[in-house]
Amino acid sequence: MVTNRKEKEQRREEILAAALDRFAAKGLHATTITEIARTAGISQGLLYHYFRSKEELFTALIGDALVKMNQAASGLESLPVPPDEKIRIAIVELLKTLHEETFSRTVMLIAQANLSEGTPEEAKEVLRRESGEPYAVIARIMAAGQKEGSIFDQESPDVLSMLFWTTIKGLAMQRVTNRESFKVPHPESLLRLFIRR
Amino acid sequence: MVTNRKEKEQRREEILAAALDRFAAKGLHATTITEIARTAGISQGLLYHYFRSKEELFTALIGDALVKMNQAASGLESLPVPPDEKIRIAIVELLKTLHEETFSRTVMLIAQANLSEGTPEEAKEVLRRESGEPYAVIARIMAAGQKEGSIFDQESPDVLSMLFWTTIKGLAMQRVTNRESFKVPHPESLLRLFIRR
DNA sequence: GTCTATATCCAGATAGAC
DNA sequence: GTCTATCTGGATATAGAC
Repeated sequence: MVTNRKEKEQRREEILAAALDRFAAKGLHATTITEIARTAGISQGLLYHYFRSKEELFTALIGDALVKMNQAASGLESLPVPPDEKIRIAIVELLKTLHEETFSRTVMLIAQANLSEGTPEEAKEVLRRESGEPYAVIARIMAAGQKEGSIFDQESPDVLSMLFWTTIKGLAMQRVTNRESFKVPHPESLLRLFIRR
Repeated sequence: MVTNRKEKEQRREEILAAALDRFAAKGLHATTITEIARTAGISQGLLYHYFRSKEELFTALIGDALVKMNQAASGLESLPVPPDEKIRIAIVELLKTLHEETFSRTVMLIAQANLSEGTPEEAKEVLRRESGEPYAVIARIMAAGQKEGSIFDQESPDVLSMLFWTTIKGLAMQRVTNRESFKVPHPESLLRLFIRR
């Protein structure tokens, strides 16, 4: 039973975790409220005590995910190291987190949400507002690296940033859909895309 | 009105194209039969004259897509050029087809179907049977290239093949979700991942 | 706060007229 | 072959007991 405020908050988190699990596996529309409730170990009716609708649940998850991504991105940008080293660190860290179930699921969730049609309007709104930053951060780092000569310069910073993120996204999807057989590449292999040699 | 056999076949194709359009944009479950019918310009009831169910439609699309992919893959393998050149050609061609709406949609469709939960069982069956080949083809080419020294050899052929396809998949998704702003990278940029230098 | 039972709605699928 | 009208099932959301 959940009575005080802290426990209520915790139950909310449990529901969110269950929802992330199911949404990442099946997508928004294929996932039923009943299934989320079952995963969270509660009755279907109770879920409505914590969230008004399935869409609100989805939107909350998207919001959380983007906040975390933006924090990570701005943390990266403020590191006191040269641009190419920032990219190296970013790749190392992202490949590490690929092992964590939660991270891969979050990437999937955002990827799905970006298939804008069929995504709740409020979720799209959040995406529009917040999702540009990680791209912009990497693009700025790439630009700085090109200026000082450490980053590959036959491609614009924008395109490099897009390549960076699409590669990570592709790997995360692979990770989610092929849990058993998935092998993480070495950071150095991916770095070859961006570092000038 | 559709009377003879050829016209019937054509109408089937129209419905398949409409379904691919909608499934790629919204996914299997978020897409309604009504919507597909409207996109194809026919009534909802008529669709059942051509396909038994939404799932059959989906499975047919997956089947078509995999057949085409496998044809392309085996065509690539039999080209009379060295391995690194095969990879080059594959990248050039794939980046070209990225411009075609249909190709990107097809990639999306397969990516979605791979989120196995929520995918119809027959579609999963087809995927299991047929989807390994493109990976295997690229892995074999990578292995041959490593043997003769033209391909990057600090990563196994399997991982290189996975990197190859996840990169393409990531770009296709980007293409579908950001039609307006999407810029295709130069083939040489991607080649850097695989070619030994 | 939590559950069970139920109302409501909507999409998939069918039937039948033309 | 094609359409409109209808049946049916399942999922969201609500109501009400505990």
